[in-house]
Parts: sequence; C-alpha cells; structure tokens
Amino acid sequence: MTPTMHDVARVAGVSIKTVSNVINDFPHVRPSTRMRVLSAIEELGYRPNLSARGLRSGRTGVIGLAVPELRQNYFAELADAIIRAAEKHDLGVLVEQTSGDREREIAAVTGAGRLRLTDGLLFSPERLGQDDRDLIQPKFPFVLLGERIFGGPTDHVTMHNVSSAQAATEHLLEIGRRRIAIIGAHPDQREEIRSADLRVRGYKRALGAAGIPVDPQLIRVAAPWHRENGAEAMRDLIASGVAFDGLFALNDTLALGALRALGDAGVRVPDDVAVIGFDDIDEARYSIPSLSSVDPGRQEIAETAVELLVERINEKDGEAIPPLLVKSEFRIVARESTGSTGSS
Amino acid sequence: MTPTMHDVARVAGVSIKTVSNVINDFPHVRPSTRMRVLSAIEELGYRPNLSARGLRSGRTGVIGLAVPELRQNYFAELADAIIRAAEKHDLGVLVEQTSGDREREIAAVTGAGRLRLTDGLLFSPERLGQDDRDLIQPKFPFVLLGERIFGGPTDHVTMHNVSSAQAATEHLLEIGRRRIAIIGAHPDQREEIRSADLRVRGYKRALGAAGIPVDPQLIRVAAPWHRENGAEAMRDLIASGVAFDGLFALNDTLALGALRALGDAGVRVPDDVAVIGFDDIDEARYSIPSLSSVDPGRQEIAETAVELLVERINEKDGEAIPPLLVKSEFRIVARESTGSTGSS
DNA sequence: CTGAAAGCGCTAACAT
DNA sequence: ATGTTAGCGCTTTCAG
Repeated sequence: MTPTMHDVARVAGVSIKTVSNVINDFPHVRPSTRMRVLSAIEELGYRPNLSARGLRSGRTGVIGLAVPELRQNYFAELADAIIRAAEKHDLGVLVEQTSGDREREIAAVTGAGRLRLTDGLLFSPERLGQDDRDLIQPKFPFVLLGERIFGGPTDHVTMHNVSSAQAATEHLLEIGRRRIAIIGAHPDQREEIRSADLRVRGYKRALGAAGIPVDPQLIRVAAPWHRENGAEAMRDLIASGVAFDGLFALNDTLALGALRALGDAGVRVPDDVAVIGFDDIDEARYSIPSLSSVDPGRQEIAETAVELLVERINEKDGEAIPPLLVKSEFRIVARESTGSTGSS
Repeated sequence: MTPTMHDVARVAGVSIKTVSNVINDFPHVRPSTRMRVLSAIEELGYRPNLSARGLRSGRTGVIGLAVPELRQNYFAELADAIIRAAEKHDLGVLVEQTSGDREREIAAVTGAGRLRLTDGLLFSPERLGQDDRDLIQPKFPFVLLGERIFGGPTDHVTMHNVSSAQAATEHLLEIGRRRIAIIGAHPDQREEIRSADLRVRGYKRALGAAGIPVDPQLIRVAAPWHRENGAEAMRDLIASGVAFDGLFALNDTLALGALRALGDAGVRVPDDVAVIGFDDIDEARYSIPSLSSVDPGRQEIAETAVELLVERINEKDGEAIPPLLVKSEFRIVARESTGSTGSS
C-alpha cells in the first residue's frame, strides 16, 4: 500500500513526529536527521495523505469557484485568472458550474453541493439577485463576485459598472457619435442592481453630461448576453429604421453578434456605426474589425478575490473584519471598431 | 463548533452507526428512526466532514483535470463538458492549469502538484510528447486526453485526427477547390504524433485520393495555434503570391485569425477562398462569415473520459483491464465559409 | 531537538 | 434493526 509517515519514520529510524517536522519545515530539526528523513521519503515515494491532513487541520487547501458556465468566455477567463491567483497561495480550485440555475446557485451558497471539501467559496451568481440577498448567509469563508447582489454580509469584489459604462459611452461621443444605441438592456424595465442596469445608467449619465437626450428607441433589450441575441437585437434595430451612428453593447459577446448583423446588413464599422463592447475578452482583439472594449480589470478582480478569501480563511473567530466591497480599476481599450487603427 | 455525527446521534437519541446508516442510505433502518435522525440533522445543520470520510474510505469524490489554459477556448469547452459529465457521477473537478509548461505537466502526471486530494486525473498534455511516453506511469487512476502521446500504459481518449482532417479537406474538394492551403503545420518538419502532423496527414491523404499533388508552398507553419498566428500565416501566404482557393486551418482559432487577414486583404470568403477550421468551438457559429469546422465530438470525449476514469477508480486491484484507446466520432459542420447558406 | 500518545470525524467489522 | 469499537494518516500537545 501507499507508504505513511510511520513507514518513513521506520526507514529513517526516527519517530513520526520528526517526519512531520521535516515535512512542515519546522525549525528545530538537526540537518543530518532532516537528510535521513528526506531520503527515506524519496526512497519510499511517500506523499502526505491530504485527507488525513485535512481532517486534522481543518483545512483542505482547496477553494471552490462557482460560476454559471465555463463555456462563456468571460467566465473561462475569470476561472483561468483565479486558478493562477490561487496557485500563488498554494490553493487548488474546485470548479462548479451552476448553469445559471437558481436551485444550484442556492445550493452553492448554502454549502450543499460538491463544495464541502473546500476551505471557502468564490461565488459568481447569475440568477440570484438583490431580492435573494438574505440567502447569502454562508457559514464558511465566502467572497461574492459580480454585481447581481449588493449590500450582503460578505466580502464582495466587483467592477465600476456605472463609471466604466459612462466612459465607454464618452469614448463614442468623443469620436463624434451622437445617436448612440445600446444593446443588452434587461427585458424587465425596473431598475435593479445588475450589470445591465448599471451600465445603462452609465450610458445615460454620459449622454446627460453631453446634453444629449436619451432616445428610448435606441435602448434595446437582449438577454441572455449571447452572440445570437446581440445579432438579433441588432437586426431588430436596423429593421426598425431608427437612425444611429454608435453602438455600446453591454458585453463583448453581444457586440460580436451585433458586428455580425451589421456586416450582413452592409453597414460599415466604424464608418457608419462605431461599436464598443464590454469585458475585453481575448477575441475582441481578433474580430473583424477588432472590437473596442472596456477592460474591467479581470486580473485584479481575480487576485483581490482570492486574497480576500484567504484572509477570511485565516481569520481567527474573534477578530472578524467587517465585509469589504472592492471595485477593480477599468480601462477603455480603443480598437478598430471605434476608428482606432493601431492594434492593442 | 460544527456538529458531528455524535451530536446528531445524541439529539436523535440513537447511536452514531444509525446516523451513518441513514446518511449512506443503508437498507435496514426503521422509518421512524430515520425520521428522527433526519430531523436532528436538519436541526443541527449537520454536514458530513468530507475529509474524514475521505480518510476513512480512501476516496475524496474529486477528480483532477489538468489542461494547458482555460482561456483557450477549446479547453474551456472541454472543461465545461467534463465538469458536467463528472457531476453525473457525483464527482467534483479540481482544475489545474499547466500553461503548457513541461515541468508542470510532469508534476501533474507524477501526482505531485495540487492534485493529490483527488481520486484520479484526466490529463491533457500540450508539451509532453511521444518521447516522454515513459514518464506516463501514474500510480493512480489516470486517463490521457488528446493526441500528444500514444501507446502509453493508460486509458486514452482522443479523436480521429487523420480521417476527420481528410474529411475536412474532402469537403473543400467537393465544392470544387483544388488549391487548398493549410495553416498550422508544426515548425519542425519530422512527422511526430501530434494533432498538427496527424491532420496534415489527413489532408495529404485526401489530396492523394483526389489525384492532386501536394504543393509544399501551400503548407504553412503556425504555432502556437492562436489567432495572431493564424492571421500572420495567412498574411505571409497572401504576400507570397502563391495561388489558393481553399484553406484548411488546423483549428478554429487559427481559422478565425486567417479570416481576419483575408478580410483585411480584400479576399472574399467563400467566393475567392473557402475556409474550414477544426474543433467547432462556439464562436465558429458567429464569426463573419460563419466558420465551417470539424466537430471532434467533444461531448463524447468528456463523457467517455470520465466514465473510464470512474471505472479505473472502482477497479479492484486484481482485475486490471488492459489500457483502452477510444476515439470519438467526428462530424463536418458546413457553414458560410465553405458556401453553406444555412446556419447550423 | 525528538518521542509518545491523543484524537480530528467518519466507516465498517462485529456484536447484540 | 441498532450499538460498540477500532482504526484511516496526520498534527499537536506534552514530556523528555
């Protein structure tokens, strides 16, 4: 069978405690003893049993990440960044997909599901929203991601949705566009706290500051934020005959779909319509034309989220710090779809 | 502290064994007893400690997945499918990224790294190749993915690279193309066993069968298979002045980059050049024009791989089955880039 | 600096 | 049908 510490101890001629000391880099071990233990470990091919360690220490060295779907580009890139960030802290990442399903999202927060073998959870909800805030009462280290829910009792890492959307709109204004359409508004009209609404708000704010009236006809619904819906919304907009010379798509995937519909309709980008998306996913750089976008600071989001989670994991029971809300820095990335000739 | 089975047993007025029986759905428990235990569990908010269970049973209920990078579309979609497949078997998935780094890939196979808390590993190497076959001697349940290594001592799930590439080329031949370029050949010339070489072989086979000589000028190197490299290879090809009316890009990402370069050069697709990619990633459906591709059977790969791994995990020591090699079914998906008007 | 021994929470013989 | 009990492999007091 697989060797245990006892085997190592026997081979090295020391006690099990000494083996433990060596493995955990405890200070007081005589170099010669350490060497003997190390070579015994080598000889036997010993590997610590992490279940046993986890049982004893209460830590597994694994954190959970719950996202809607990895096949959505944004989440794949987020997961990529989070796994890298976790690695720096020597943590593994168990990825769970909720498929944007309400029940599964609830299971994730309540610690049911598969994520019990973890020391904490990074959770990016898609379906749960402000009304479900009270559900978020996790009894374990937890960091909330995204903008579906605000004001909960946990740490929260998100982006500057309003001001970055405002900046995106201003970017279109700066290149002389005045009839700026938006694609991706939420079907139901009441303003909630979710990416769509926040970004629409930033759009309106930019128009307001420029003294341009908001034309409701230019605000188009699209959900979910997939390519087909972006394309469809754009086809509708074109068919409606409403004039427009700029487009702010609420994410890159919608923008890519819209680009497709614009191309089909013979509308030139950026000449006839300048387009900017949101998220700055990899493919934005390589679409035809390349897509201007808002980089929401994904890297920073990932690193911050993992750091916060690690702090919560390490926190002693008494010294609870009040929940933190962190917003990452954003950046407008100008590419061909808004007239920038350079590549970026 | 978090409640244990003992607490549940005390509250329910039964022994710990009975609690265990209830939790594990053992047959012989009186309904009334079961009810009492269940309500005690509810009342205390008891959750089994998976570390303890893992220590006792030797199983963690988690499998590892080692891929180069999630931000590469193909792997994100693969991981998505694998997580779904694992779920059906009630398994969690711990995702590790090797970044296509040799050392890290070795660490993954040898069971170092973060994947020790797992019951087995699905491994998709990028850097390790045929020469490293001897390194693949894992001492734990293991399933190899992809085509970097063949003939190892483990189960292996892969695709029909040669025949599907042949079919892709034939698809171009069928629509009348005769000067078919290929993008994505490997920089070093010797034929190894890796996707690039296998797919080039299928291409040559198709040309041979059609009685068309292979023109080395039409076989273009590109590595790694990223958009920029596809675009660059296409720019080179166009600049070289070599005539061509068809393109087989060895994956979709290269194809998308090539599409971009073709567009920039004013070459019409599919009129001047028909293009087919490989992988059938989501975005192939939404590029302009939509991209024909080879669906390698990703779903099937994921499900098969997980099933094989589960079998290896459950296998008794004595009854070892010889390693299996499984190849998924592929399918040509014709879209606009090869003249298909319908959407698919 | 090293050893002995307790016990983390659970499962599975074995007993009743 | 239910209870008792012995570890799984490790960390960690506590002694020496």
